[in-house]
Amino acid sequence: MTGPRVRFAPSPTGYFHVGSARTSLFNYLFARGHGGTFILRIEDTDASRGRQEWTDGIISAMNWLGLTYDEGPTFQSHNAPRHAQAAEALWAAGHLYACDCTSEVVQERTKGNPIPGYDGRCRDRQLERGPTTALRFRVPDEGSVIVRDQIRGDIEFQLANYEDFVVLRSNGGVLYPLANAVDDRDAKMTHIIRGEDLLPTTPKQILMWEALSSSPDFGDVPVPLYAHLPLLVNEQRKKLSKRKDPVSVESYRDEGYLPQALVNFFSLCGWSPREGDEIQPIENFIAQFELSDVTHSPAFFDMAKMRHINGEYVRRLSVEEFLAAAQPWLQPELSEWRPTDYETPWAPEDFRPEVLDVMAPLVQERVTVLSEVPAMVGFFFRRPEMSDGDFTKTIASNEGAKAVLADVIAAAQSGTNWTSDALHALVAQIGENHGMNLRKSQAPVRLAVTGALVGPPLFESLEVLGRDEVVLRLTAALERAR
RNA sequence: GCUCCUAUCGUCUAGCGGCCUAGGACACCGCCCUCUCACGGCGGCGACACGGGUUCAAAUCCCGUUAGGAGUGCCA
Repeated sequence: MTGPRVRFAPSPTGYFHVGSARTSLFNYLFARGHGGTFILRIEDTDASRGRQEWTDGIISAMNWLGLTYDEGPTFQSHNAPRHAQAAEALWAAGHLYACDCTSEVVQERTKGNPIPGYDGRCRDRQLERGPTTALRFRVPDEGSVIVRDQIRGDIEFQLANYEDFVVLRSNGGVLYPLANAVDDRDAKMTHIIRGEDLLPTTPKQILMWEALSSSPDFGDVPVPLYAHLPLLVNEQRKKLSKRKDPVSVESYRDEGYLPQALVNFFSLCGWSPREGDEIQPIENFIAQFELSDVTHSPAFFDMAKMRHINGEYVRRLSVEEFLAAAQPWLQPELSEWRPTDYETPWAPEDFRPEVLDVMAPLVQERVTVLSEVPAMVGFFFRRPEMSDGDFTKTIASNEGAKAVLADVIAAAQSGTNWTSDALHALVAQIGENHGMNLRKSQAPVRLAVTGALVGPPLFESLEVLGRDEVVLRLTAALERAR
């Protein structure tokens, strides 16, 4: 394979963040559209933070979204010996020096300094390496590093603004800038596509990348091209926050978002197709995706738009696909996964799948996320509870409404045709008899039978629910009104 | 503070010197369709942050200002 090599390198610090999903997706789009290789690498060097379940979560969320990778997952922690070797090579070449300043001490000492960060105290102290010394990278005092960013163009950073950063902890643990550079080099990455928040640390990685090039154990690997994606921000224009914003992909799955819809929406976070509609199959996006078309400015994570796109995808499903997608909310006990903390609003044994034969298409065009399905069909499997407010306003205080109910009950009991068309005509006629148009006359029937003033089409619902049950519910409502 | 990034309708964006009295989408508002709610259709509202240049011509190029944001850990 001679195409580009890219990777998605999340650190397992929690659930799968939508920002990570977007980064992962853009790597995927780029690789798939350019005959490249997409690699998943788990950056778990900070052992105190990583957890197996978080890693599993990332992998299963990527599978769910359909972001398939070609190599991996590899684990950064498994490369510890290689990282140590890199540190040795850098040490041997004089790029590193030992430092016994703890971060607290450095902070205290440099508090009023015009240039923040480490002040280079140990640079020339020739300290021995020991259990209390970290290894710092000797950043040149002059010169600059140019980051070749495929989205923003070349960006020049003056080295004078960079402190001598730590590369190896005093406890021997390797730090991100080194581990990252080593792994990317060894994996021959050609493009690094990641969030804009990493842009300021890029010069450090380039510095190490180049420093390693003179070591025979590492060899001369060309510095990759970069692409720093615009941040995803909330309505306050701040980077999406784990604490304040709903950012987990899993939570959107629980709400009933379709993976294809999410992928489509994420694609639009910082990029838009040159050709055609905003809503297109991912194959079209793969064919069109270019890093140079990625936007420079932060993208608002617009959940209203995300909902719209999901509704669009829901409606484009075939009825069979829709039912399959909605199964976790309809019959969670039969599904391979169920939304977390979800229970059907009806007793599972009361569920009747045949109701959906008629109702599914009618429900499908009325929901935007799948979690709205149960509320829309709940009255088929459970007697409705209507609010006092609705009941009083629509039935109890309305003589015409009560008359309509009584007449519908009478007609039902005298054997009127029980088809949606016949019921439609019946309620219209009864309403007319009492001086009400259908808009008015259907309301009490709807409320009495479904428990709500809005819902799927009424007459189909009556037909499916059946004559006896409808009479029962209408009678109950009428008696409650007396 | 310092470094870097960014700046077109409320939001996401198209625009890469003349096709722009700035196009599309979401949201919002109206009308139509209609048994409710949706869907769908039609229409409306609504933007080039500001100031200098360059040019015959700038939303588009350059500089500055302002405003946002990110980074500034022995986190990633």
